[in-house]
Amino acid sequence: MSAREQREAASDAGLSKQRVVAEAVRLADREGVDGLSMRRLAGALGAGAMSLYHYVANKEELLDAMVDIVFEEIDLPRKDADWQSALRRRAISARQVLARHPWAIGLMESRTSAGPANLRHHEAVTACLRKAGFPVLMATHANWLLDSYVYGFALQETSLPFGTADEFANMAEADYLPQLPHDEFPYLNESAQALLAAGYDPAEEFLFGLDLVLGALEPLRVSA
Amino acid sequence: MSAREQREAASDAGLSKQRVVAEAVRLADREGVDGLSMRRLAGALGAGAMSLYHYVANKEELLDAMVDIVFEEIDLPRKDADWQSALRRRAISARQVLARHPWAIGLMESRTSAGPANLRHHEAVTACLRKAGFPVLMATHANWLLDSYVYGFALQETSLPFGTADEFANMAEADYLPQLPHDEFPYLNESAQALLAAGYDPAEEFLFGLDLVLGALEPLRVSA
DNA sequence: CGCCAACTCGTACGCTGTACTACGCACGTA
DNA sequence: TACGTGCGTAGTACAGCGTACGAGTTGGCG
Repeated sequence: MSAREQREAASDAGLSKQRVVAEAVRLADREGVDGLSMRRLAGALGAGAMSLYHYVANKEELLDAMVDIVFEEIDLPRKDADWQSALRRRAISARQVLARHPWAIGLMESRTSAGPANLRHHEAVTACLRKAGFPVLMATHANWLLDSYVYGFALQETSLPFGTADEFANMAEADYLPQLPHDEFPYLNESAQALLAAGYDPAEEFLFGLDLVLGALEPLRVSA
Repeated sequence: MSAREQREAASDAGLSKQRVVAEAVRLADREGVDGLSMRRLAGALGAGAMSLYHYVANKEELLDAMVDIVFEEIDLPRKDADWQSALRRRAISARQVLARHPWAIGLMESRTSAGPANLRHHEAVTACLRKAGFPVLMATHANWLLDSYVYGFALQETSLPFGTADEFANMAEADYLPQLPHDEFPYLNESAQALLAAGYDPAEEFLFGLDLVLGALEPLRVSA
């Protein structure tokens, strides 16, 4: 079999860093980040394990590239909207994307260098804040605050054993509540009951904090 | 060598789940979570690798226990203070602890069940909020918001390549600024310059968002 | 034609988590 | 005192990991 034929057989056309990273993301979505090994990834691409190393220097670089691809999926803030709508939209998009790729949030911890997509986002958000009238240092504060909230929320969300209100209802009654003795955890019981009655939706929960934060930032603008 | 003598030689006295997990935390702090293997941990304890499996069912359980030990280090909210001071104090403590054990934040992502220390914290914080006059569902919202901010901030902090203002100054001039072309990232350049001039301290940065969030929650209490 | 750069991959090494097994000591009982 | 019994310990083994090394094949260029 010729190298060209092998390349053709590689699932589609030929390998490339893009294809390698994209398939790695798909694999991590499907099997979790622990299920992502160079051999399995190569298998999914119809290639030998060592072939991957012509497109990524090592697994670390692969993980970096995966994280950056995820950042590319997040909507940039729109330039025509007012700052609150623009950043609100972006934050919602970020939460959705991070919920789609739960492994990404855990991967960020170990990576120290921001990828290009990450930089572009920071630039765009900072621009949005500055144009809205936030002083330089205040814009930095706002950036930290907003990103902290988004990432932290996504982190908590991935460590929930359920994703929707219905799943929560089933799980709460079956597993969660019984392991919380009323006398030791009265308040947790109270809120679990209340959540059960009210229905629980992560997306709504996210909006509460997001809007509260955006509203609290509003008066810190300097122009108008 | 007798089993008892072996136990004595195991660094100190005898193995126990506590000692195993504590040493694992120390090892992870020193070498990072990737440097933590059952063999290395056993070596640090003066034991054979397989001996550890009498105290933890598998590595997953070890990691769970490590995360919970970290939560134990975080100060519980004081019951005698007003709600803002109590939760402010707790949040500050949490950030410090998570900065001390950077691997913990990345570990939380994959763990679905909250450990006992985690539950105790949730209970105490919820109690604090309810006693301060937040309605049940509002207390849940506040809980999510505060935890999201703390975890998200810690997550961002661990992925910074520096820890103090001085390190930031050195690093910014040497590595960060040169790779940000002025024409592509004008706003990032602006804020990097401003941060450089103003000095940068993660602890202060954390307080800004924390106080903003606490202040925004204040009017949502129902009694007074 | 010869040559080279790009690309692919088989093999091998040292590491990982852990299943299985066997061994030795302390202890309750006779 | 003698003897099971059971618990704590660890040696060995296995499948799988990331990846260094080097050999193989190819298409394109002088």
